[in-house]
Amino acid sequence: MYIYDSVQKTKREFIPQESGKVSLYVCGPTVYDDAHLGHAKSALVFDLLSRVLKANGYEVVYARNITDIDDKIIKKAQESGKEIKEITDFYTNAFHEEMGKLGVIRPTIEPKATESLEAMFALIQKLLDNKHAYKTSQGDIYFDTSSDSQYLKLSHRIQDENEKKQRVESSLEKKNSADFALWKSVKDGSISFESSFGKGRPGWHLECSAMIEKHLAKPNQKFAVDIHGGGADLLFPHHENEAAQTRCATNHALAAYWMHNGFVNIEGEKMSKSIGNSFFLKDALKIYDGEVLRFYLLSTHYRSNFNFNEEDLLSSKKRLDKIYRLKKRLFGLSFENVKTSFQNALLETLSDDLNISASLALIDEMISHANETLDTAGKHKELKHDTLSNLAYIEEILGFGVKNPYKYFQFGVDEETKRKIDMLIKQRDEAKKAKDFASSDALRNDILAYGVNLMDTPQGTFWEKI
RNA sequence: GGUGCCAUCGCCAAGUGGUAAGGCCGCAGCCUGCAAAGCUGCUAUCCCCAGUUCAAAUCUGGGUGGCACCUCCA
Repeated sequence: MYIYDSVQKTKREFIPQESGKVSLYVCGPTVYDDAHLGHAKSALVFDLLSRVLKANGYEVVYARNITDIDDKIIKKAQESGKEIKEITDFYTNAFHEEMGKLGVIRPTIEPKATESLEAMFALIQKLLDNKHAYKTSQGDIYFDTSSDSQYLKLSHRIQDENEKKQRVESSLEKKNSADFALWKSVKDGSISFESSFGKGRPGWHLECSAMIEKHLAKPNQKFAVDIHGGGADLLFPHHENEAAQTRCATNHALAAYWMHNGFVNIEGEKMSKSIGNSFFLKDALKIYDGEVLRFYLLSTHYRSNFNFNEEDLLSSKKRLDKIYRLKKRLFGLSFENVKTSFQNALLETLSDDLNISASLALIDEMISHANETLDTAGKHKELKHDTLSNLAYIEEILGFGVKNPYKYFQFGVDEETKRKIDMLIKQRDEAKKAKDFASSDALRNDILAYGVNLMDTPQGTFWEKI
């Protein structure tokens, strides 16, 4: 398996620290608002990674955190008069429900910040003890970036001297402009936690380092985790700071491989909370089947920026439709699961830094070949076993084609409309039997008015929502 | 301003030194009562200029045009 390491900026062969086992940590959501398409992209990319690692025979421990301590959550609580937990539980549940619709498998562990406070305190104490952190007169604790010779090596940055001065002047208690808070002291009555450093709240960057130490790091290993992932925007400052904390507080580096997924733009514009053009996943799921979104969001290489627009989504949906049509052709047949060269080839392309485009090309070719053979030699038994095994493999490794193929094509059609369509199809069948093609074509047009396509097959007439 | 990424057919998009995958759209044909679906066939020399090389979309230099990060953000 090969992975592009965004810190070394090169594709590297993946070799885990412990043979056969992989630890993967991905920065998860801060649960103060609905998930948008960017959260979906990140979750999907690392879901795919975890599946591909498993398909390669690795035992994967995948941790994705839930940030449930954050100033924005507190602000929302104060504005709405709700309890913190009420808000974080609500958005955590919504996140899980929506990701479930995308076919994202739950990670092995989903640690919460509120459950990891002791681990954070321990890290802060270590950093204070070994002089990598300092306390201000206000009771805040900062990481001293000048104490870490490796700082900025991760994100390949150069400290701007002018900027450095300006920032330090504006915040006199910070030793260096880049110093970041490990602990924010809370003086007023707002939400805070008790610690040996007084009342306060932990800094955001600390959370991931602490959770990794608590759940994934093993003694005497060079790296706390094998792979650390997240959105491209997290490389700096978030990951830089995480890495600094971990290497200064412990005897290991944070991650052996770093993976960053590209951004999702909407109609060419950056999706941003400040611009207010976020496309929420819950809204997208009202319009499109979750699996259509999964397929579309995964259809481009994970490192590229992704421009979300309806036209591309629909053309990508047609590709997924082909998987389902083939599935429909072989629906209900039992089969022996066999290993095919297609499956080996698919795993190989996916194992090359998740080369999804090459993988989809293989799938399209497999489908064409299967359809062609079914057209000409419909009772080819071996082909059916192979094809059904291939489809099952695609389901397992990519999560495409997991639904009932008939239900898939009925997305967004209510029960009453379905009954009407079925009734019209019956009438049309009768007209067809009577060779009354004028009536049958008229009925087909009536059905088309529901946005539904008909297809006559030897097994009967089926319909698909367009 | 600093740092970095990218530029391949109408659209989406692989390929990163050996002579351009795949999908969508379009056209022609097979199949069909007609369709739909499916199948077959057809459609690019890779932003521009210069260089390295037997050989470049792929490497180097310059240019042009996009984009990202540098502030919370997946």
